[in-house]
Amino acid sequence: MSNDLIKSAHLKTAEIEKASHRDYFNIAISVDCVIFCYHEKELKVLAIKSDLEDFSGLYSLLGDLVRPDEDLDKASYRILMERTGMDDVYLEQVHTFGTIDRHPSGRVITTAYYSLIDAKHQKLRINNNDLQWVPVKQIRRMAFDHKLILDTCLDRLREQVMEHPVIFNLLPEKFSLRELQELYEAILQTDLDRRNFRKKIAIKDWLIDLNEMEDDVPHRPGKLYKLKPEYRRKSARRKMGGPRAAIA
Amino acid sequence: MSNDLIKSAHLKTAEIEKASHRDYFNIAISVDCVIFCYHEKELKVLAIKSDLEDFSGLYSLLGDLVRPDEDLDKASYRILMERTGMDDVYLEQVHTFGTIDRHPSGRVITTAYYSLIDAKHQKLRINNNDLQWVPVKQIRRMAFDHKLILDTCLDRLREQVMEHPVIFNLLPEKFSLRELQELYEAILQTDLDRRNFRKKIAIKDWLIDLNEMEDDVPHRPGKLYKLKPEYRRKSARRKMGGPRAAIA
DNA sequence: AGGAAATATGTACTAACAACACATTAAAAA
DNA sequence: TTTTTAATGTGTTGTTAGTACATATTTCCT
Repeated sequence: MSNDLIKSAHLKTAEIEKASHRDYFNIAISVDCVIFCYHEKELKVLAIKSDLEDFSGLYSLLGDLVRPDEDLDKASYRILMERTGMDDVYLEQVHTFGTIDRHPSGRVITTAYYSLIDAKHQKLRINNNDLQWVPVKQIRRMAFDHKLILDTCLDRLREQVMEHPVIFNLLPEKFSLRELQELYEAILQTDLDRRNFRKKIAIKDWLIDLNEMEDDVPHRPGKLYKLKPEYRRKSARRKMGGPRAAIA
Repeated sequence: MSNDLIKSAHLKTAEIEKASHRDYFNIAISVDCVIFCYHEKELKVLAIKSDLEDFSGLYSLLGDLVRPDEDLDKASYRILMERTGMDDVYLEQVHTFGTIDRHPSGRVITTAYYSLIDAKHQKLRINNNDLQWVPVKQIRRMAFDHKLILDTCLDRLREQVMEHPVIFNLLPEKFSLRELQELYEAILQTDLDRRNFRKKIAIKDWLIDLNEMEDDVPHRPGKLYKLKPEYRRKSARRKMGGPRAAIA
C-alpha cells in the first residue's frame, strides 16, 4: 500500500493522480433513498424486490451509484425523479453507511436520504411492478443493510417531526386535524389525546383555517386546514435562530 | 458513460467489476474530523495549516482518505489516534459533503465526524508545529469547505449538548459546576443564570457529588463533581426509549 | 326519528422555565 | 489582623407548557 505517500486527505494533485489512484479509488459511492408516504392510515416506504440471489424475496431501498460529475444531493433527487416522477420534494440526508462488508459485490459506501411525499399527488407514478409501497410496520428484514438504513431514517423522521413542520409533506394540501393526528400517531406509534393534540398544534401556529369542510367522510365532517406557506420546506431547516435554551 | 448498464446501486458483481469500473470508481472518499476541546474558557478545534497553495495561510481540518479495507468509523478513529494519541474518545458522524467542486484536486466526497476530548488528558500529545488548537470563535475562513463542515458540526454539537450528557467528554473527570456552566456558555454562546443552571443540572441527575473541593482557584473553592459512570458514552445515543412526546 | 360516530371545546393539576437577591466563604490586599 | 474582593451556594414567585379527563354538538346512516 502506498499509504505513506499520503499524509492527509488534503492531497496534492500529483498524489491523487499517481500513486494513490489504484488503491484509493477502489471504493464506490452510492445514495439510498428512504421514500416515505402516508396511505390508508399507514406510513409506507417505497421499496423494490431485490434482484440479487443473496437477497431473493427481500425488498431493498431505491439507490444508485453517484456519478463522478454529480453532487450527492443531486444523485438522490435523480433517483426520486426516476422512480416517482416527482421533483420538488422534501429530502434530507441522514447518515452514511460505510462498513466494509455491507455490499456483497464490493466496497460500496452509501449515503442515506429520506424523503417525504404525498401519496395522492397527481405527478406520482409508480410504473414498475416490483416497485411497491410497503407498510413500514410490516418490514422485518431487507436486502443488504437496508433495514438498518430504514430504521435510522425512521428515527430521524421521528426526531424531525417533533420539532419541525415537515410532516405536512406527507399530506395533501388540505387536511383535517384528524388526518394530521392520525399521521403523527402512525409515525410515532403512539396514541395521542385529541384535545391536547389540537391545543399543541394551535400553539405552534403552523396552520391556516380554510373555512372548508371535509366532504368525503361517513360521519360529521371536520374543518380543513393547510400549512402556512412560510413553513413549507423542501429540506430540513438550515438553523434559523440559535439553539433554544433547554439548559438554564 | 456506461450508466445504462447500471440500473440500480445494487449491482451485480459482473457489473461492478467490468463496465462500470472506469466511470464509477473515480471518486475518492475521505473522512474529516472536527476535534473539539475546551481550554482557557474557550471551545477550540484542532486544525492544521494547509499545505496547499490554493489555501496558503488557512487552516484545515484533520482528515484522510478512507482505505479500501477500512470502515468509515475506523478511519476517523485512526485519524484521531494518529493526531492526538488518544483512542477511547467521543466520536459522532455528522454529515457527508459531496459537491463536485469541493476539492481542487479532484472528486473527493468526505464524511465529517466530530469528536470531544479533554484538553488536559495525559495521553494527549500534539507533536506537530503546524497542528494547533484554534479557538472556534476566531475562525473566519478555512481551506476547502472546512468552514462549512466546522459550522455544521458545531450546530450538531449544540443540539446534542442540550439533550444528552456529551459535554462531559470535554472536561476532566472532576469539575466544578462553575466550569461546567462556563463550558455550556462557551458552546452555546449565551450567558446562563447560575441558579437556574444549577437547578436544571440537579434535575437531570447526571452528577455525583464527590465531597471534594477545588484547590487551584484564587477565590472560594467550589465543590467537585463527576459524571455518573452510566452516562459515559463514547458515541451518541443509539436511541434508548422512544421519542418523548413533544406533540400532544 | 333515533342511533352511531366523530367534531369541538375547557378546566384543574403538575412540571418546567425565567427572573430575581442575599448571606457565606476563602483568598488577597491593606 | 482586619478589610476588601470575588466567587459559592441557595429559594421564591410568576408564567408557561404538559397531562389527564368529560360533555354537548353535528352529521351521516338506517
